[in-house]
Amino acid sequence: MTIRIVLADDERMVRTALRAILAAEPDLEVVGEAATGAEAVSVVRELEPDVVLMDVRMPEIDGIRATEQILATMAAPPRIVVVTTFENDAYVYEALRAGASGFLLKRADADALVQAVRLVANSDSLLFPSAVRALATEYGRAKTAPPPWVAKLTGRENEVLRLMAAGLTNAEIAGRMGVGPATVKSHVAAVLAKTGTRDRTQAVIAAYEAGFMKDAAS
Amino acid sequence: MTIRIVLADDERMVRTALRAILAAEPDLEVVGEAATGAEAVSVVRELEPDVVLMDVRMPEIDGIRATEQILATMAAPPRIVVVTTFENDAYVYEALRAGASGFLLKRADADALVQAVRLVANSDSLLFPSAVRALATEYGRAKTAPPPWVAKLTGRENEVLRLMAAGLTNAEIAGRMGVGPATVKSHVAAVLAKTGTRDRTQAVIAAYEAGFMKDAAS
DNA sequence: GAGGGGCTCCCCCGTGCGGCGGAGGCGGAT
DNA sequence: ATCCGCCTCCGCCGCACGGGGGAGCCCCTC
Repeated sequence: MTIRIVLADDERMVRTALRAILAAEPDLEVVGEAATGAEAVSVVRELEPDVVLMDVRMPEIDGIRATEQILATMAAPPRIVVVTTFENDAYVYEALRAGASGFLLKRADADALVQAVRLVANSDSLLFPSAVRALATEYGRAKTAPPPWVAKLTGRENEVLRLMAAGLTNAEIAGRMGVGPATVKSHVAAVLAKTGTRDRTQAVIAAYEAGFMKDAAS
Repeated sequence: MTIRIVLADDERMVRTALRAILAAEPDLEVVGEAATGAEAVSVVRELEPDVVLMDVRMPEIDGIRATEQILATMAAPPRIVVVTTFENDAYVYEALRAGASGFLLKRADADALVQAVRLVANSDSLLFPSAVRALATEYGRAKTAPPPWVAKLTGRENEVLRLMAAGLTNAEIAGRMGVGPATVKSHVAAVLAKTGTRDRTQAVIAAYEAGFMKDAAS
């Protein structure tokens, strides 16, 4: 019984390359292709393949959304393998959380590719069990629920909050930003209002809980 | 060229079962076994296999330590696949962080097992790239570097810090703990001293950075 | 029995902080 | 031309906070 595969990637060259590699294997068959996320969803729904090789970065609907939709709407969804160029692509975590069975890099060699496809095709409790999903979920917990107030902060307020969360006093922040202490106080007041907190400590907590500090790492 | 494998598991039955499965494949060869972590290290060092199937839970030295030692001391270390019974085993994260190339469940079927072995044997940039390692590292960051001061906090100080990090004022903390405000001030002062911070905000930051807030979740 | 650490509480003092209200300049949107 | 949002700053006020002391209590260890 051959493994039926659908390729979803916005670049034709990538699809062609993948198809060429997979065609060389007698037990693998590429039954369809898609160039956008939306197309991927409909194609997969129609063809019901065993495995989908899904690019994360695609126009209209990205690979994560497409993955979600496929898994949510199909009775017997295929295994979805996310394809990416950069191994630290943040989207990869999102994709795993969305339910992807695995991911692989575009620079992977042909041999590894076909083995990966075979592997995910007939194993659901193997290399990517829910443990990895839990890992990804844990990792991006903050990102999943980016509190509404984050977007409402102005540039200056954003800076101020970051410095607050670095443990600086208003005076220090003023010095660091090259403005007067009174200005900082204004910004702080605005931050407190927008975050719905009453003092700088609570604001800092909110910042951490919101994953606001994830970028600058520690 | 055959793939040379070493099995490390404290249960003989598991080793036998794995050996039986792998022996059926012409391209796979089990060249050695080990029943403890220490034994695994020496056996692997001597035989220089391509792949090691390593149980996480073993007497003396566990699979994580063994993995670390193997990767740290060998010039051309083998790929190490961690074997576990429970997919949410916390040790799995540790193992990935230690440098394991992947993990698989004991209830995995034979087919998946051999494919997994083949996969890790000849691919280093595929299913378990550094991204997963980064994920695991990120996940257990707090566990890896539990700042020295955490242990030095007394019971009360611990409680106080948690409440501080929940955004409470000294008065509120006093009420919550059923003591006087002056007492709370004392504890706060102690916390600031032990954490090396100058105000409650910095203390809260330290608490978050230390993963002090991981338990109560958000 | 003497010491030490943890928990409890007290005083005083200075100040960083946050609330309140106001003001001027500057840019984009209508 | 007008408005509105953002950034900049001012004064005044009250309080929570943190520093520096000290004190009594309990329990455990030495």
